[in-house]
Amino acid sequence: MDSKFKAINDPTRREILQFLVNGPQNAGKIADQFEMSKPSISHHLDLLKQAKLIQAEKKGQFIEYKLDKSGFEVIHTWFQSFSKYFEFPKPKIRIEI
Amino acid sequence: MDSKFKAINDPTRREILQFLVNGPQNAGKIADQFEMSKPSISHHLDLLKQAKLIQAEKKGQFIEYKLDKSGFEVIHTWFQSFSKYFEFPKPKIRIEI
DNA sequence: AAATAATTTAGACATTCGCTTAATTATCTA
DNA sequence: TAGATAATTAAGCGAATGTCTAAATTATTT
Repeated sequence: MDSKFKAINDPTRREILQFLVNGPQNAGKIADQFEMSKPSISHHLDLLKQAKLIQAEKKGQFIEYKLDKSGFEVIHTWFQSFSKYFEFPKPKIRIEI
Repeated sequence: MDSKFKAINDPTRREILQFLVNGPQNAGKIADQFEMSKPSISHHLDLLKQAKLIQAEKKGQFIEYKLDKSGFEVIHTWFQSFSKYFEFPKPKIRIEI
């Protein structure tokens, strides 16, 4: 629980998550997105992985990272606990018959 | 943006938010919930206020705090940006005719 | 006007965080 | 098998965070 909130606290880690919305990427490609040393990115990836917000899969000499639904669901559940206090804007839906 | 994620990173601050789901409370009552000095709680309240997750209203010699929808909406919007990647469990609804 | 109560501000200290460079592990290829 | 590439682990450093006690501020009561 703590690890997830800690993980999304950092702006670089949030950018990594956003980047992975477009699909899985290996560590090098992720690091290329940032003007920061690779070890730093590697560390950020590790924290995101511990928080179960991303998953790692080794593919040869590369390591591919992708978003992990399980971690996001925990955050979502926490967030939902405030819905009794106020409703959040819902996407518009239309039902036609 | 950063201030909101920072605010919800701390477990004490998350507990304060949960406590306020039951309705507005003054600083003293909030502090009573925790085995922590009042100045520390005051500081946590200040960070939550800066993040617009709570609002403060002075009532005589008391200060009443309540949840602030505006800050939560920003987090909600950020969270929504991941829904293109995976859907989160929705509350069950039934439409009858 | 002085005393009391609610809360914040200020200052100090230990811990955690994010970053860097250097060293290490694992894999691929000539 | 030697050399190159991908990525992590290790060590170290300044900045930020969370906590405390003590002092200051603001409002109420007597």
